[in-house]
Amino acid sequence: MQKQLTTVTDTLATWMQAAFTALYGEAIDVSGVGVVATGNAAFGDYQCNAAMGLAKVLKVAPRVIADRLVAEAPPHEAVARLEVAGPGFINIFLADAWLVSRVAALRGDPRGGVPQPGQGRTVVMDYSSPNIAKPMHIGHIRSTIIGNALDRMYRLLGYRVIADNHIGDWGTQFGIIIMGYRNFLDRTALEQSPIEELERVYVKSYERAKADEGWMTQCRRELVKLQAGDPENTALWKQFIALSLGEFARIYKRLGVAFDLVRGESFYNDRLAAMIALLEEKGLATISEGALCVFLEEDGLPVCIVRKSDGGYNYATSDLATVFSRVEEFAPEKIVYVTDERQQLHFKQFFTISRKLGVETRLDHVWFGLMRLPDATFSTRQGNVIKLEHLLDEAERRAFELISTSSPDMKEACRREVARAVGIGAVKYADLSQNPQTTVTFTWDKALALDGNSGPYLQYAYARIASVRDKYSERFPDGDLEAADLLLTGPAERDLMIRLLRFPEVVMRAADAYKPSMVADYLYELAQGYSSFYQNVPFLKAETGIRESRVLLCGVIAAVLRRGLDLLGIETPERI
RNA sequence: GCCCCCGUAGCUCAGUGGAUAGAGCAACGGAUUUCUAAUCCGUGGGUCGCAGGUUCGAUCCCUGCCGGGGGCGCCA
Repeated sequence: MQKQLTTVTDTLATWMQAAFTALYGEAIDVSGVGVVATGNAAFGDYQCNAAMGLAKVLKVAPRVIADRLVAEAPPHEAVARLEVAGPGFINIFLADAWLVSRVAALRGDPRGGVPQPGQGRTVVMDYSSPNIAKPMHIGHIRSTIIGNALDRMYRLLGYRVIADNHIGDWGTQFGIIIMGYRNFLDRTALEQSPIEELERVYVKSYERAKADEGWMTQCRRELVKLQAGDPENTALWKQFIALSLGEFARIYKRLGVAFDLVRGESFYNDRLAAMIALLEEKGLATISEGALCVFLEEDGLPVCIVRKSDGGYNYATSDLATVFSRVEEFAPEKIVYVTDERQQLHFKQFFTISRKLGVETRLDHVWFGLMRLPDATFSTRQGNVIKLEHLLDEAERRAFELISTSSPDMKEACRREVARAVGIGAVKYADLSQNPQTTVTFTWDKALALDGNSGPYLQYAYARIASVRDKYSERFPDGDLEAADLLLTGPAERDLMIRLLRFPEVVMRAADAYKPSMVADYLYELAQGYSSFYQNVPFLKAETGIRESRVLLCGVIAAVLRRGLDLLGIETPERI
């Protein structure tokens, strides 16, 4: 069992390391010896490039090292043969029988062979984190979708994940909103679309505050009252939160996103004073221009304000308090924050201060590029926001249109359900298939692509596999897949088997690099391999034995596709 | 001024130390009496921003420059 939970690269790398050690002993450091998948089948399935690197240490030509290794390496059940090519590449050709046995072991494994190195380890993931009284627009989707994919990946790897939605429920904007609410509110609009109305009164109040000093002063006064626990303002604030959370919940449900914790920044309010005391006690904080500051020059960072000259606390203070709270409560191995690129400096500062305060927990900032529109920077002020719900509606509408033309016989309720999964899948995949760190230029056609390298392409591939399975039982009711053997009868199958065995290491590497796009890439290649296989190789019309084998292989591919798409939060309808 | 990202095919993007740099879209040509054509097969398309450097080997690492985006004391 344990053997099946080792990745192919681990298996081969361990073997190569042993072979190098047997030849050269202590003269070399073998820890860097690894193998990678080849880019070209002519060069084998995996390759080891260590001979070139060792040539310098050993003062021997790389070709000679490689030749010697190939001649003297002990046999391994996974390896059919080795070849030396070019300057000293060692090309590894996997043994068919071993491949087949490894893939056969995946039959019925809903985990796709992924091991659980995270057992007994805890990770806190802080993502999505929208602000109260503001609608979620397409700019919010990245943190939510990327964070949720990472969340799912770590869970599959066996980690205990605490997904925490760190809501922006505390800050200077509340004074402005309270004034807007008291003066400009339209009750009917609030009932129909609460967040839109709250945003409207916020914008109106904000504009007034910019032009009217007296108004601004009143806003600040309302904020101070709220912070002092004034019952009226507190009741309003609680109402804003309830309304916002209700709306967020609707969107999270559509997106299939669930949190373990939904704690606003306000949850940590009673720890802020203690945070400041600790900073002062450690001699890290100094007063400058009335504000309490932490100077980080020796760390090459600009100053960080932890308490404003008016006595209010900043984001950094709140985040510090949050770290202490999380460490106490969950004792995580690491805390991961998923936010946009603009917050890089903030996280560098607050991570540095955390370390100075003795926090040993690993803190990682996963940042992603901003979402922008083709013609303009994304901006609430310019009013060119696209509401997240609008995007999801449009995605489902387009998917429904497509399904209705391609599958007119399907019942409408079915088409709606499939359109929902496909539309949301398209939106998620469009984001997740891209390197998180690149700036996204939003276009409807790209975000909602239903063909080519898209979520629906993968879902379509899955649905066709499901169909093969059903057609098989229909046409061959006496067939016994359970008892059938998996065979390797052609290059397309071999290619698919090798790809299938790569899934566990792709998941591990993607989780480690915080890049769901690596999983997306992998799944797309797997689906492409399958689509080509499907189109060019007969399954149900193949002779008995081969037929069962191919249907079995389809089953394994389906399981990995399903598992992988689930990691991206994308559903897999059985019919499309 | 300083710091962080990005620059790859007409467009949108993968690839981040290995062999001949890949997809999708767009263009063009094929495939459906057949397991779902949202598919498949093929063709054309590149000084990997520019210039140096490190290396057996650089799109990938280092330095400089050009172009774009973001950030830099009381927002979060």
